[in-house]
Amino acid sequence: MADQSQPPLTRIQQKNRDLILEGALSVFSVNGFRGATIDQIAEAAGLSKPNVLYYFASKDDIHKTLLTTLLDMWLAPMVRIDPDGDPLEEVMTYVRAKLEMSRRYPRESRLFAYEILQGAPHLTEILGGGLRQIVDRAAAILQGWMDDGRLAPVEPRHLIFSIWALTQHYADFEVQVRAVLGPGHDPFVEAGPFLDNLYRKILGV
Amino acid sequence: MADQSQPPLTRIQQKNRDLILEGALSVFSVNGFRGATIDQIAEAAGLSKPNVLYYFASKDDIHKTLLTTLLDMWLAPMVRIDPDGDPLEEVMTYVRAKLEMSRRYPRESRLFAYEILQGAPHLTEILGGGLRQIVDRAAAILQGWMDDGRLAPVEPRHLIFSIWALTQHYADFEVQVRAVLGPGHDPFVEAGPFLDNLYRKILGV
DNA sequence: GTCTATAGTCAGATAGAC
DNA sequence: GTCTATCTGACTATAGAC
Repeated sequence: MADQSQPPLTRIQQKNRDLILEGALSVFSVNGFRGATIDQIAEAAGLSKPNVLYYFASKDDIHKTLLTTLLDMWLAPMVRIDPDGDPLEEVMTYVRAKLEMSRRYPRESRLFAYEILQGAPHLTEILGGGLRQIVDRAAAILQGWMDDGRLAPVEPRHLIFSIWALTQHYADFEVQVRAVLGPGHDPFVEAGPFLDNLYRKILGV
Repeated sequence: MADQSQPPLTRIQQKNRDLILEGALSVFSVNGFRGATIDQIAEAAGLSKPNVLYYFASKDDIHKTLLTTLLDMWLAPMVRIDPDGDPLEEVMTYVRAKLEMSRRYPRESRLFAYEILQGAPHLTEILGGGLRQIVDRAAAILQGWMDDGRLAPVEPRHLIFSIWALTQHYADFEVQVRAVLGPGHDPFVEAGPFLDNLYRKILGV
């Protein structure tokens, strides 16, 4: 998963790669992989098209690099669930972290949504491998808490799906949410207490 | 919203249009609008590419027709919420209907997901118009029940978002759900009692 | 390392025979 | 109504000058 002993990058190389990935994130997250063009990415990065392809072998290469780079950050909050912490507080902390990520990083959320919708062509091995292990660990912790009577019993994996679905919905379906709520509403601010109440009621003993 | 007094279609016209829309649904729901090609649609429909374009003016036309045709069906369960019914049962019926739609019509779910992700270029007026009215009506009914103490008080629109998010997640992110659960699980079967329990706990008085 | 120019490919849409 | 053939534009990727 880590660097395969790449030659070290010069400062300018690092900076341009970062510019390209940043621009590509904006473009891919709006139109998806097929909807994005290298021209748009180059424009967003402030570089010429051939120069983009000097740093990355292909459009596919950019996309794959983005996905794998961002996956760790995306899963970090779940890894931080502490088996020795207070059960309800650990879950609430995870929910809040996930909602905050949807608020701050909607582009990343949409990037992953596009990838999963398409059948996760670039992430298949990770879905059944690393991701599954991380979820298994979290599910085991939750199950232990439920067995000890410290959380109300629910299917732990579906509980996790519910957290993903409810928090990412505000990023992925933001247009719809805003259209329904109308002006003068901040979906993310309103979602905070709503989700807080929801998970306290489901998991409280 | 209804037919604009089109000339009547012959039986063969109707059949071919249906074939095209059925094939296009399969293609668009996998790859999104930009990822789909007319060739793929023609192949799925069992027709030649020019013949597809004989029945529809453009790829965009097919897509727009699909979306508007399916929107009514998609929103039907919410329209059926009955203000004179039993509050909790009305909500549970809606949740079950929505989950059943995700199970039976995952392609439709993904088609809408792609459209919203892209910023709903074909649905903007509907999102702020018809959809909003339907949601407003449902939210008013829910709010009334909460005011009468027949449902636990929660923000009604976010309650509706939660139902959309939780049920559609099983269709839109099906690959991920299956990868995490592993073989031998039926996500939709397991989701039924999970969501049942969840909404009873949130809304029970 | 970065650019201009362009090769090669693919997809949307049309023309015209049958 | 349906087909083959084709036009046109857009896009990825490369070649080669600087």
